[in-house]
Amino acid sequence: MAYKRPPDTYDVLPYPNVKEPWLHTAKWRFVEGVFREVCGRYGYKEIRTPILEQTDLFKRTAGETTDVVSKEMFTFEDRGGRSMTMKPEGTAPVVRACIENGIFATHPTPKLYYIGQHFRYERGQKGRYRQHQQLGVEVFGADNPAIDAEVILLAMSFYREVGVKDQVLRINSLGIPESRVKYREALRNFVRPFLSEMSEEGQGRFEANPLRMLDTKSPKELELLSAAPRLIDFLDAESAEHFGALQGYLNSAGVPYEIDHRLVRGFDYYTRTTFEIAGASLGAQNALGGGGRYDGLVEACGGPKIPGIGFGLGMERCLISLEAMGVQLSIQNEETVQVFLITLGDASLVEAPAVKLLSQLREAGISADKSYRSRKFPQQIKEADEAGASYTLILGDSEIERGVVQLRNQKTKEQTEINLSEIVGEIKKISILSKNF
RNA sequence: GCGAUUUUAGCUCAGUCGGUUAGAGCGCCUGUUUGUGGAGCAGGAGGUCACGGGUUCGAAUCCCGCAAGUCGCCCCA
Repeated sequence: MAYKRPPDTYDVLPYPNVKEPWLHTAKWRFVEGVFREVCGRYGYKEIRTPILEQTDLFKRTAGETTDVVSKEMFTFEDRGGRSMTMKPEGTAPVVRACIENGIFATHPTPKLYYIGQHFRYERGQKGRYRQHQQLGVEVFGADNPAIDAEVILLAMSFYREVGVKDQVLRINSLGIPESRVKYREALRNFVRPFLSEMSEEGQGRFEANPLRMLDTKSPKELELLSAAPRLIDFLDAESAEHFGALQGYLNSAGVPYEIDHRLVRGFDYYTRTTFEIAGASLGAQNALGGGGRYDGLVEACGGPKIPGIGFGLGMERCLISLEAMGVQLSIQNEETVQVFLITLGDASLVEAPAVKLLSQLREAGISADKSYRSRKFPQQIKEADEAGASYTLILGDSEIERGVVQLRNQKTKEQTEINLSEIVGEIKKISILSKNF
């Protein structure tokens, strides 16, 4: 085998895959379709940004000390000597695009969604790849906690409609930068007496990014941190009110959630609300999606002082989770053909009319196909079934002589003879009348 | 970056204690006397046993190395 795909990437094929059934194009289209539909219903519009950005955009927004920026970016120098990075996350590019296109001047509260490929240079494992399809939304210009609730409700709607049953919503509030400075100091003071008992990783975070110490999975560190001060006790009055209002909205909408005091997310730009949605059956990587508020991000990118909130979810984890739960997706198989043309007899006589008929059907909006392997009748019938055809058209020497074609219902095997000049109209009629055509 | 584990036909996998020419199912191809279900029957193609060394009379099998896949650590989606 000469070439292999890059490490920790995957191919999505239009054919069933025994080992990895989620790598099937039809399933991807289904999930994307649900996401688009839900976003549209919530009033969100699609934005597409380049796959590359200036490296600095991510360094400045996500934070130099974050894992993503410090060790997981696909960064290279282009031919003009500029440092470029394949986007590791979706929010900063959207912010950049909105500022650059003057969106905020004409749209007070843009509500946007995107579907795109994101890249992180990590070692793969279940549900984690170097190239990953992320679906996300961003809202700008609203600090009303009702919009926090809307974004969360949109995410929950999506998961419910796509078929994920057991999603768990966890929320937290990080407050504003000023209150976080106080909290950071309190957390340091709490940890300092037993700093030497923390892992190397934890000790590193003590200096660089104390909040991330909370993110540990080590049972020992969880024990040590169990009595640590909590973020919500340090919130400024407004943030506390904001967080309380959000909870009220979630309650009245009937959305169950839990407050997770150690939910701090991976990027430095988050303020106030953060949330994560987790699912079962994903192995170690059980976060289906997450997001939060980023009130200072637009300004930090050189735009106006405008608040924002968003979330992103992973296509791979969504599909793997659905598969693990045994959910049957209502997939429209776009490869299914409506009419299959069977040709018989002398090819020099039959092929030309067949090519013409096939083209006429397709021009008329009927999906149609034929065998290109000059096979015998039974084999062509089989091929028609494999193509999923509801009807076959039979065109042989004797039909050509009489200017007709046989229309055969594949289910009932009923067969009627129809004039070649009328067949396209006839099939068009059937396709309109018949639901399961 | 680290650890565990796997690698034999297009796919899913057997392969015993190291012993003849490397096996199955599915898929693919051909035929089944040539225009109506071929999902039946008969046959066929397809392998550098990931790759490189070593031990041995003899290696898919044992040893060393290396590559890729998978899962996990860290972190995230």
